[in-house]
Amino acid sequence: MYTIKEVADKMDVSEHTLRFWAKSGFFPFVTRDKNNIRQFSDNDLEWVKIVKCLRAAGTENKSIKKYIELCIAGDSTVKERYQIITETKQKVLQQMEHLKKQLGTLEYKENFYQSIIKNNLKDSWNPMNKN
Amino acid sequence: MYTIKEVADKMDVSEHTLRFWAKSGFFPFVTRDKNNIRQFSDNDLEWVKIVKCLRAAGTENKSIKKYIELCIAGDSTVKERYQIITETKQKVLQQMEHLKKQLGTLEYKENFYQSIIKNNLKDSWNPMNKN
DNA sequence: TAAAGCATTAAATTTTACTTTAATACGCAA
DNA sequence: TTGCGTATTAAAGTAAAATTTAATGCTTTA
Repeated sequence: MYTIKEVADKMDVSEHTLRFWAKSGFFPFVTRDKNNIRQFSDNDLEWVKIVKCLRAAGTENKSIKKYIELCIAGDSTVKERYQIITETKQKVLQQMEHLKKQLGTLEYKENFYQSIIKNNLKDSWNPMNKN
Repeated sequence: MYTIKEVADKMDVSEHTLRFWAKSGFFPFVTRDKNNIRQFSDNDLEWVKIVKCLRAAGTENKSIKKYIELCIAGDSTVKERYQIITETKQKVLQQMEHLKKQLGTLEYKENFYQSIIKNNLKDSWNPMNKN
C-alpha cells in the first residue's frame, strides 16, 4: 500500500492533483487507514495510470468521471467502455497527425534560418527587410 | 489582401481569436485601409501560420510574443530565433513520444476489453469484481 | 510534552487563452 | 435615409483544471 506522497512520486503527479482527482471521483476504490489516511493499492496505481492516459489524450475530467462510473457500474458497460477507449485512441492518432504537420512547418523554418546563418543572408521573409 | 473574416475562413481561426492575437502583438505588419480595417497580406497569412504552429506546439502566448519581437528586431536575432524553432521542434517530438506511450496504454486496454467481449468474461481488473 | 512532519478538508484563488458584450462607425442597397 | 453587414475597440466574463490557503489532527521524535 502507498501513501498519497508515494503515489505522487511514483506516478509523477502532485499530491494536490491526486487529491483533486480523488475528490473528482476518479479513485473510488482507494481505502483509508484508521486515521483516515488514503492507502493506494497496486491496482489503484493502475487507475492513476489510466486517468493520466485519458488526461494526456485531452479527455475532459467530466468525461473521465463518466468512464470511471461505467467501470463501477460493472460488466454490463464493457462495450461502452471499449468504445470510449477506441475513440480516445483515434483522438490520439489525430493529435499525432496534427503534430506531424507542425513538425513540417518547424523544419521548414529551421532550414530557412539555417541557410540564412550559413550563407550570411538577410531574412527576406520579414517585412522589416522589404527594400 | 484579405479581411479578417477571409483570414478566419482561410486559416481556420475565429475572427475573435485573430483580433485577440493581433492585440497581443502577433501581427505587427498587418496594415489598415483608410477606414482602419485590417488588410492581411499573403505574407501576413504566413505569420498566422507560424503563430498557429507555435500554439499547437504548446508555446505560451507570451513566448510567441517574444519570438515575434525577435523577428521585428531584425537579422541580428536570427540565431536566437533558430534556437527557439529547434527547441520547439524538440518539444513537439517529445509530445509525439508521449502520445505514443499513451497509445500503448490505450491499445492494451482495447485488447483487454476486446477479449472480455469476445469470450464473455468478467472484468477482473475492476475491484468491484474481486471475489 | 512540545515541536516537526505528514495527512485531512473545504473554499478561495490563479492561470491561460480566449470569448462575449457593448458601444461605435463606415459603406452600400432599397 | 434607414438599416444591414461588416468592421473597430476596451473591458468584462468564462471555463477548465488545477493550486493555494487555512484550519485541523494524528504520530513520532527530541
